[in-house]
Amino acid sequence: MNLKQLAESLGLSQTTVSRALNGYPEVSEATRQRVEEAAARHNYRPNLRARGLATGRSNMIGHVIPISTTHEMMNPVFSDFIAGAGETYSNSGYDMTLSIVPDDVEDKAYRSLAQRKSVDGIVIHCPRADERRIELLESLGMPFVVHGRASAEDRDYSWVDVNNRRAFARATELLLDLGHRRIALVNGLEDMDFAMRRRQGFEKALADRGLTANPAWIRSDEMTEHPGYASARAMPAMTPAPTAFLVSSLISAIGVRRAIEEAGLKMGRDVSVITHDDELSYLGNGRDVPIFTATRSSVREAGRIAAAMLLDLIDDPDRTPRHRLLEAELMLGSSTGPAPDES
Amino acid sequence: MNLKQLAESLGLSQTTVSRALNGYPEVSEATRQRVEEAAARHNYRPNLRARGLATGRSNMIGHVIPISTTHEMMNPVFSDFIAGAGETYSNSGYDMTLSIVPDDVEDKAYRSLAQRKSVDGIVIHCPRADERRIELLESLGMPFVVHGRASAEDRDYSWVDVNNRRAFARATELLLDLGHRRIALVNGLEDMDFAMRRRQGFEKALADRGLTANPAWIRSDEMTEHPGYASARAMPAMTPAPTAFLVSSLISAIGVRRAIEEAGLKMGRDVSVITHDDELSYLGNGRDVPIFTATRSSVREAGRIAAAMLLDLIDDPDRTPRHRLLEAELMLGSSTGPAPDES
DNA sequence: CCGCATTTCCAAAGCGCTTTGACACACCAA
DNA sequence: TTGGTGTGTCAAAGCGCTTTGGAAATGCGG
Repeated sequence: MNLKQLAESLGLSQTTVSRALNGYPEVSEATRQRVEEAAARHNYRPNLRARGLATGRSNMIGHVIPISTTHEMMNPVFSDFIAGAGETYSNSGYDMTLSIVPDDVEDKAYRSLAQRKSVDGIVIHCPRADERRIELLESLGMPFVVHGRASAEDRDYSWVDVNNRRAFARATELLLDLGHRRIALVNGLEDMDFAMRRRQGFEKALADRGLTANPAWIRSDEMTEHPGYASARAMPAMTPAPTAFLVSSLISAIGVRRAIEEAGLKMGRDVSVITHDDELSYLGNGRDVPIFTATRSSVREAGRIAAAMLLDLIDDPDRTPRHRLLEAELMLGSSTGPAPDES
Repeated sequence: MNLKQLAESLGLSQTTVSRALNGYPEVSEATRQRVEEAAARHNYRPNLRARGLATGRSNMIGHVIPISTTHEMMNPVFSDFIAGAGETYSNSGYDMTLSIVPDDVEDKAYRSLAQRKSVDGIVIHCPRADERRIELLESLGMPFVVHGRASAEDRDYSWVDVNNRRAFARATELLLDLGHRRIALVNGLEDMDFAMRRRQGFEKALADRGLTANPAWIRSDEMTEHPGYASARAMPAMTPAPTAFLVSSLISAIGVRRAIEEAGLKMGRDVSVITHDDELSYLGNGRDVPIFTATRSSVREAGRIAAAMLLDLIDDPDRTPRHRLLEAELMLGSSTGPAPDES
């Protein structure tokens, strides 16, 4: 059943039916009722492509998920982010299209999305320290929001981000307050902007107490279980060995814990661990008492916020950039304790 | 730049340009060259909506991800599945649209996808034991592939699935061969079809040796860390206590391991664990030697296969259903060993 | 009953593409 | 010359919707 048939069956013109359904005022309440009732009865739904062609808008938002060509890694954070974003979209009548692309041909994906007019806006995931996509989308005139920030970018753009620097600084301070002086950082890959910021927060907090980070205790790798394990396993053997670990993701932290336990040590007593926790829905950090002391920030909520921001931006003819900095909570769990005696 | 302008700039008709670009034979090689060169120069890309309207096809595949209304759980498997599927789509010029919907209004999402003609095909995720979506899509005339199977469904439909029954039967047999007689099952929610099948495999293997499962040792819950932990923590206290665990996901298994270690036991020596491993890209099961002995099957590969199957189905006017049963490998890791002496 | 504003509806023109049916032209056999 | 066969191109008709620019119908004060 299409609009034409529906109109005919009602003895009305397509115009009137279209207006009735879209809530325009030029149609009497009586006919609107009649039309709506008939539409429901015939289960009529407008063809989205036709509407899109006529209006010039697609009611679609594009998400481009880069897949690392070297590691074929799918960002685990992403599924919760889009769960949040998807929620917002469907509440506003938008749909989401996903492009999974190897990160060496990402540009093409954005270009194509913009030039074929398939989406009204785009969310940029995982900005890197040297980010080129912002400039690209700007030049294509496509509204966009970045999940995260790009330090190397000078122009103003819309973003939603966690205060990674502050979060990691606070976590570091907590460890220092507990007496730890030898703190290891198990970071994500530092070409990612957020990883850079986390390291900066870490180093800043140390510097504020007149300490400097020991390069041997800093690792930067994919944020998965194994690298976490491998980083932590290497360190107890060092002299001096770190007494605490600051870890970039819950998944890595699980690897760190495995290494600690394999070494016959007890987490929270012999070695302290603080991790960042994105509150992924499938990977809770314990139930009542957190397993890991953690800097916590819901990535799903970030998805909701980013989506709302983007829709806002699309409606705004001026496209004034918006920003939203989320603060991570510092949750005390059972993975931290006072630094062991040196004696 | 649209087709009309491109045609004008070349002094050709839209017809000819369109044909040249779409590889129709009715256009001379000379003009084709000329057109292609001009298209590249002007960076022309056809408007997808217009093309879709004209052809009646969208070149889009829909994925509907149900979110449990009670748990707000995002299926962790899903991100790797669509990474695989997305790969296949982009190789074939298709795009993917994602609908994240609460599972109590899923129907509406499918209806809307079909009636608004926004997609050419749909992938059904997480079939439940009592699955109604298959009938729905069939009635809507929408090509679809199911990732998994629905036991309660009589009609023939296309699916890609892992042989869950066989996988769990084999895992159970391995434990039996190692001398274990008291085996616990930490299963997913059993309204999911795959969880039911896993349990059946488990019970069948026991029955084949004249054993029956102890209901107290069977748990069925969300496949996340905490339920795994909680299930395993309760059991060592039982008399008799299970000596081995069969676990439905790597994430749950991590919880199981935590409980085992907290109890001061050693996995692989005091307690054996076998888990299913979907080979999620962000959660490897160790590197050289697997941490957990596991039934392994790549969900990403399943995504690739399902996508290819669906595209095939869309092209096939008869729509003869296809099936693909993947066998899981049984990988020996360090989480299994002979049953401890009873003496 | 007229004139004018308001309400209610409609015909038709697009949106940017594909595809049908026809036409012009060249070439060759009869 | 005629007719037949390809070959290369085009004009125009859609696809299903929105939206513009009226036009008809209605209401109302004078």
